[in-house]
Amino acid sequence: MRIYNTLSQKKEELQPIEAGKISIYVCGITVYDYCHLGHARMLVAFDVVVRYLRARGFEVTYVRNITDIDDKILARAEENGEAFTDVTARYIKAMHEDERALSILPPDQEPRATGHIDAIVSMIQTLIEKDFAYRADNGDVYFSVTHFPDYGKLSKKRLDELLDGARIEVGELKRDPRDFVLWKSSPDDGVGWDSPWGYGRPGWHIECSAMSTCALGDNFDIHGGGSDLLFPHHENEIAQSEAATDTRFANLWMHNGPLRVDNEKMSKSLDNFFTVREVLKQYHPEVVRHLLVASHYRSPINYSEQSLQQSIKALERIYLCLKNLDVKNAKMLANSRFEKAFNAAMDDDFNTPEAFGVLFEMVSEINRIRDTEPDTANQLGALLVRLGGCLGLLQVDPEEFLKGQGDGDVDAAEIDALVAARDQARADKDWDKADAIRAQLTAMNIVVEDAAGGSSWRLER
RNA sequence: GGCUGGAUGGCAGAGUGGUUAUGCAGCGGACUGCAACUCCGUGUACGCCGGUUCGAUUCCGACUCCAGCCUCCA
Repeated sequence: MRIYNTLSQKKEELQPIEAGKISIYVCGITVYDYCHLGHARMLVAFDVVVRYLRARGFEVTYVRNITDIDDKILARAEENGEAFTDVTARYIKAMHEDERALSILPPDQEPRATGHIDAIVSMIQTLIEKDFAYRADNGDVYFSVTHFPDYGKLSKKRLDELLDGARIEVGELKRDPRDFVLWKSSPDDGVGWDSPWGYGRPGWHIECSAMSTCALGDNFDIHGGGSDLLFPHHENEIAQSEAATDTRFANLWMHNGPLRVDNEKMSKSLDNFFTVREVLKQYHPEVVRHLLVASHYRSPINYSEQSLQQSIKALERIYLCLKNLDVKNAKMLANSRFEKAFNAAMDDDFNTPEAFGVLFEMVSEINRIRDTEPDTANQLGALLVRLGGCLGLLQVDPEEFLKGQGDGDVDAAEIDALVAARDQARADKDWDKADAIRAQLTAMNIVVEDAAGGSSWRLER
């Protein structure tokens, strides 16, 4: 297994701290709105990492946090005139719904910032004691960036260069403009917790340092997140954790690429985002997943109707192949060259596009031999479904995929009746009638396919 | 401006110092009452300019353009 490590900027052989076990911490979502496709991209990217590592026999502990205290959450609560905990509860529930819809496996642990205030306070305390942090006059606590010599090692930034762009705060609470906040003082009537430095709430970066350490210890295998978190968030996490523990933090840093719209990053701040639930109203979840997995996890993906259409076509090809197989009763193939090729692709930094290439080669092979070697075809089909499962795909019944989601947008009984009527007309060699019925079905977005054993139909998406 | 990554056929998207994925679309053929599905055949693409090399899309250097981060952001 080779994984590209952002820290060293090269692919590295995965060497678990504990043999056969992998611990992963991924920065999750700040819950103040519905998840958009950019969030889905991150969730799916690491879902694939976890699924594949498990498929390869690793015992994975997957931790993904929830940031449930933050300025934006408080602003949203203020806006709505509700408690911030109501805001977070609502969007956490929505996030879980979106995850289930996209077949994103739940993490083993899902720590929340508000549940780790003690750990956060104690880590800040340690940092102050070790002279990596200081309390400002108003009760804020800041991290002294210049006291941590390795600062910038992840994002390849140099402290003197950071100074150029750094803004000087008007109040001048920081000793150095590059310092970042660990603890923010809050007004007495605001949201906050008591601390040695006064009433307040944690800064964003320290939350992840504290939560990851609580869940996985000072040193763990993989830390992941979106590439937009590389600086300052992950850089600051390293500074805090390594300063506090004197131990190497994460061994490997993985960053997924952005999702773009019209060549710009999809984000809340640019207001160009599509929510997961919005997109799932129009597209089957596996179509959305395919779009997200068909490109390498580090590359940007451009979102468009056209790319979704291409994902539909790709999945249709596989499901049309699977439809004609008896996969359930097939014996699982061992040592297939396809499985080896699939694993080789995935072993190389989770090269999902190349892995897909293998899946499609299997489809071609199955279609070629189905009539002459049905047993082998069925076995390959079973393998195809199993390998697809590593990507979280090919897990629905082919009929279900091809005929729609069964959410009432097509009346299956009515279509079955029309198809049967057409079959009768064909048996009577009444081609005009048969074609008229097909035209009627086409108008309903239905494609009919004649086969030896009778006609079948599918939804034209 | 600094840092990081990228530029591949009509589109999407891997990869490789010489054998040049994969999906969609296209073209020719088979199958079909006609289609659809499927199969067979078919397209020699790698931003620009130099260099290294017997040979570079792949390695090195310059250039142009694009994106991300440098401020909250998956």
